[in-house]
Amino acid sequence: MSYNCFKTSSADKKMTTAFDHNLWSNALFIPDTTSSDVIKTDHGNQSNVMINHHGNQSNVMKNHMASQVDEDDDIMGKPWLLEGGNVVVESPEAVGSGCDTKIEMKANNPKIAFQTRSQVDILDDGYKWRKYGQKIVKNNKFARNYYKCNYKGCNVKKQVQRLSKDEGVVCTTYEGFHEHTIPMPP
DNA sequence: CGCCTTTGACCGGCGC
DNA sequence: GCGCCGGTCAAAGGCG
Repeated sequence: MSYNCFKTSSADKKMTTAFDHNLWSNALFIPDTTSSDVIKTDHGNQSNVMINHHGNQSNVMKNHMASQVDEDDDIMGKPWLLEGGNVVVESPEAVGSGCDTKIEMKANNPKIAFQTRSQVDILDDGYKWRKYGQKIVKNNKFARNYYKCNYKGCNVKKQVQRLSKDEGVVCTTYEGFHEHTIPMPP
């Protein structure tokens, strides 16, 4: 995979806030950050800022530096891991650069949304998805795609949409949590 | 043949 | 009540 995560400018934050309110109300938005936006977690590790739908910084997201997982080949290369109901996102760009970015979400908010700068719309997050809809939405020249998790009994959905404001950015919104492990590739 | 995507129809919420 | 809009359904078709 080749896409960039967690890079933006402060000007972009205005855009993402409006974007959140208009299109993904109640969604938690994970903005990209510049190096100056990096904050510290309780563990002293660097962390990306997370903004909720009120525009407030949330503390449910924590990053872990590569040193914690560098030696774990099973983790590296897998974009998504599920551990005890917590969603763990791993930045593929960070993997490539040797800096593993894991984001754990422990809030009970069922939706998270994040942007990635990507050439492709469909980002492989490890799960199998079935497309069930596509919609042209207002003020955006790209269609929004709707997917459901293919795992039996799993109700997790996601929406994928490329921004017309910035055609290089794909926004993915996940709704619900997987209560199963990532199906192993054949 | 089974699985998946495509795509128009349908439905519910919301604003006027 | 009506129309717009976003989300979902489901039939049809494609593909391996």
